[in-house]
Amino acid sequence: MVQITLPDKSIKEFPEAVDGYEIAKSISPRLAKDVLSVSVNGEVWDLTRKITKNATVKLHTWDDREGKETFWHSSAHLMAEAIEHFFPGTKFGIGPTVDTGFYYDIDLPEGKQLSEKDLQKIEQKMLELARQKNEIVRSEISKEDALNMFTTKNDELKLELISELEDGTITLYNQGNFTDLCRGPHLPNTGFIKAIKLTSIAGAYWRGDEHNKMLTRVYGVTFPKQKMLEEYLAMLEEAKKRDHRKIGKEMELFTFSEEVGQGLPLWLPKGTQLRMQLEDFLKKVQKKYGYEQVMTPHIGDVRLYKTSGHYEKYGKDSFQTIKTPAEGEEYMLKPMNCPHHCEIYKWKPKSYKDLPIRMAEFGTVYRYEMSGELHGLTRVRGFTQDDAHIFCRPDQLKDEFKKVIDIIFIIFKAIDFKDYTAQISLRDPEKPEKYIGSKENWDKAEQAIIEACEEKGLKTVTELGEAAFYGPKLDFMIKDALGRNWQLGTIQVDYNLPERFQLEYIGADDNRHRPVMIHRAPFGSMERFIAVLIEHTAGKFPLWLTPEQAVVLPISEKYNDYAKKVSNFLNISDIRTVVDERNEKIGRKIRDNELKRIPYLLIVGEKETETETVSVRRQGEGDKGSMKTSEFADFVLNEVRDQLSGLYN
RNA sequence: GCCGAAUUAGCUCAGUUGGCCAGAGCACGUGAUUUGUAAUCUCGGGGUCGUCAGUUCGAAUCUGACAUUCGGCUCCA
Repeated sequence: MVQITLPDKSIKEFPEAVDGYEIAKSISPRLAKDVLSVSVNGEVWDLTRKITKNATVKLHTWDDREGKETFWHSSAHLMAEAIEHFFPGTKFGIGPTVDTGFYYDIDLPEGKQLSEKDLQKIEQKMLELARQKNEIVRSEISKEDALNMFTTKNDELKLELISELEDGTITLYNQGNFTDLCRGPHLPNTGFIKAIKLTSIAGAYWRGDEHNKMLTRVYGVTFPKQKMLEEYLAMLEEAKKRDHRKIGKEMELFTFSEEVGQGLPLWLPKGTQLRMQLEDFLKKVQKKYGYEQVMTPHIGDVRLYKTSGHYEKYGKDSFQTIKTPAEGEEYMLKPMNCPHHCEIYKWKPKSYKDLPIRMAEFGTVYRYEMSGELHGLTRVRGFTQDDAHIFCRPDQLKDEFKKVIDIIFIIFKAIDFKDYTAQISLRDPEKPEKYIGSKENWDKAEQAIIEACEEKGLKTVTELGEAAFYGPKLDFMIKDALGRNWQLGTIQVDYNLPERFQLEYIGADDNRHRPVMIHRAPFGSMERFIAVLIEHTAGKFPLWLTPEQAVVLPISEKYNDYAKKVSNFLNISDIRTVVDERNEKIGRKIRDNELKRIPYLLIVGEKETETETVSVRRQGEGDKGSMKTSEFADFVLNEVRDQLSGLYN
């Protein structure tokens, strides 16, 4: 008799050992069809592995992570089998799953190379093997047998893996003519895999270590239904269309120049307009929350970074110091703004009554990123943080933290980011030596963050061991229109820098005390944020942000004067407007300006000139009829005010 | 930085096994037209084919080095 406890706490009894599939079948035929793997007392098992003792069981389908992982793991094996078919003698490293799909690191036989063209061939073979519905069979073998087996295959990669395993825990999986060392679990047979796409080939070091051999990594993704693959490919296509590098070029927002250097973005006028709009907005919000703007230079004496500790930790891997010619003083391009801000804090003695001090700066910083790492605006060597440092008393920490969360919400609302998650990063309790500062301070800081999040009603996930060495933090991840996650804003508590810079304030008790610092950047960096904004909106920015809000389109050159009059009036009313004076037909002007993603197109001809009106077209919505120019201005200003309501109440 | 791929006009891309002055569309300039809700017509200018070497009678095309970009690896205060 075996008792199986299901997630809803109900208990099913079976007369003898039972496997996951049989349990699913006993619940519903539908589930039996969909089930992919099963967790037995928290460990994921093959569906066909017999459960001999009482256990708590959860069945996994495509809809949960474990189900997908099982599916993709078996897909990796299927790919390996197909590759071995075309390239006998290939050595196989590891073949794990990733967020979307899987990869396998392989070492092809001497002189062989895999190209993109081979992928289709391999996909075909995989489909052929999948259709054979080959059973995937698990077997346990001794370490010695495993070593012998892979010695025969001459696969030193697997031998290295086996040598690190404990005897008695080694399992093999076999399907068709292919056997692989694997912990599992796997699908019952290859027939579950219906749709296959091998996505790319890349080089990867064996076990991620650059001293090791470079292997060939083949990425792929598979699905239980052809339709799912089609949807996935359509999503990739859409992502390509929304790529911020492409849209940035089309909309003339930013560019790069080899002469200036890689990873150093140049902001074009329209991109600058967009960025200033964001900066002005945040400055207003910050002003409301009691921040003060400061400005600091782009370089700082190397001693500053020795004091902060950054030189010791990152000096070797950053841009090297700049020396003055006559005196030989050493300066660093600033990799962050906080040391400068600490010096501003110190310029005058502080009383407990002065705190909190909230010091904000759009500070441009320079970090050396390896050339292969650079990517559009999301990974650059020079970027501007919407940085601020809050110096406060320990008893003010929680309140200050909550206020920062408020600011981040105001921004998310203005930008229309609805889907976010917040991650609280705490210490790894096992490794106290990794962190600086007293246990009491850490306890208090972590508590403050957790409580602040609770009181603000944030949905959070908590990760142990993800804290910075100097303090715990809260990071905001947003999900964009295509469901991709991006890390944006961050709030970090810091006990380290106040210590290193010996920051103090005089307390009510007339003694010296140490303030706590909060680092925070709601956008993260302007560059990265704008990249995400572009991909989220596909370049159709909220009205308040977009560089050009309206374009006036005269029907013919005869009405250019009236068009300019309209445009001047709107510009004076704070609506960014230009005139399309080209000698083109109206259909052409509409088309071109729609494609430029201009929110409002204002058509003016004889009728409008006579009645002081404009004929309004909203981007993507077509003709909206005509109205007085002044009415249109009010209408637009209201729309902007609605979008920014968070700022005004 | 490492592995792989790419680089042709401002942009998007053609360019067959090395062989006449290297092509197209868009953009730009010009002339005509004076237009009513997603592409009017005419003519024209523009490229040392990423850079530098090499092979060859001859190189956008073959080889090498370098630069940049892309996809990964690694790293990320």
